[in-house]
Amino acid sequence: MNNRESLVNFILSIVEISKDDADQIANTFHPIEIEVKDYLLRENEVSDDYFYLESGLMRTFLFNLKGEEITIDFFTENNIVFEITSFFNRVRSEAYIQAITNCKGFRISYEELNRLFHDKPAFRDFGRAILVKEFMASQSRNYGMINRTAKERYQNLLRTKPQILQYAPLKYIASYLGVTDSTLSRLRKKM
Amino acid sequence: MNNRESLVNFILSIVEISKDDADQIANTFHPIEIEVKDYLLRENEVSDDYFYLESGLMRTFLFNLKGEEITIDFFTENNIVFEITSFFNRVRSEAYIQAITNCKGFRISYEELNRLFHDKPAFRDFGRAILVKEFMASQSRNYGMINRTAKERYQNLLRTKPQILQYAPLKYIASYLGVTDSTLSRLRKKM
DNA sequence: TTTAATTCTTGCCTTTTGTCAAGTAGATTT
DNA sequence: AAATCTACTTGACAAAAGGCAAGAATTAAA
Repeated sequence: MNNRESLVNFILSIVEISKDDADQIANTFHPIEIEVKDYLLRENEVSDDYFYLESGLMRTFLFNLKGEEITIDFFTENNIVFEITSFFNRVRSEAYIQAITNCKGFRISYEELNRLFHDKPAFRDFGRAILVKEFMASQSRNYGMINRTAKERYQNLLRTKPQILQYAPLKYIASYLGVTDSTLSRLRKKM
Repeated sequence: MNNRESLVNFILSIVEISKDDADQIANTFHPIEIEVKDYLLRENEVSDDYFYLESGLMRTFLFNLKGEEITIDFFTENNIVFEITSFFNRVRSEAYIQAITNCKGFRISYEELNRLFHDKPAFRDFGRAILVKEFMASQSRNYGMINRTAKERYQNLLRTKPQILQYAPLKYIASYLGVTDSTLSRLRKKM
């Protein structure tokens, strides 16, 4: 069963607000489950999910110019999952969001999120903090792509998201790290 | 002279609000100028500038583990310049923000920004839109690092920010693209 | 259980990029 | 004008990664 308390605790870990406020915010969310390989979002859809992932693993991916599937990001439990561009700008998504394992959590729609922004000042801070948090993650990923070798990037992933290596097939990980399957396979052997 | 009208127009281009609101928001900003090679932010400082760059070029950079200077991002005119982590989380910056040419524009502090958030709902949308915009840029940069060769990344920069290639020395550009000076020099020759 | 499909590994060779070092060309300083 | 920096280029070689194809290994389907 979905457990709303984990969402409350997540909110409290992000912003300093009262338990009461956090409860009210959490109560606006709706429980959902996503089965392995199912999608939270598909290409060309306008995302309408701001999703707290309580448990499970997900990824975003898209197809590059050569038609190859590129994994853009992995999500682990206790994080907000959403496609920022499509969700906030109300435009068609270029990316997919897919469950790597069975997932459960809580979602709200764009409209509900904005209502919450309006009604609960505490949620504004939360929303901003999430944006900032994800932005930082994206920046640090950029930095890693420039300053670390493929091997170091792999080791970093191993350190920060070991669950991913357990459940995601090599090709997801390889494209995420920006190398070919062969290269990743060889890197693994050397370790 | 700094021209506040360009800031007003910038705001109006980001969110759909009244000219009046945009004027009021713009009037909260303070004009500043930064001379070539001067800094808007230095390592270990807590950023307190949310800066609209009216004209000029800037860059952020930091030092990697080997002590090499790595350019993280370039900013061109008519954009908001800020170090998101330090500014929003009130923590010491790891990065520098430096003027590549003489720059002018308008800034507000963290406190002023929050007051504006509180007083002007229209500014909340603006703030969020800027975050989303920068986030998108960061993501698309990530994508480029994975899916494009150094040569393609160079050509992309040439297309999107030609001013940079005019004023930034090769080493800034090379580290931004994630290649060595030699490699970039060779790439240029082949084009 | 056999077949088929997918995932992963590995060899061979090519391309890309890096490292180091030397050298040229400008710009700046003295 | 000479000396000093800094930016940029280039050569020779090394390392990293890619492309392609064949073959295990694993999983799913018939």
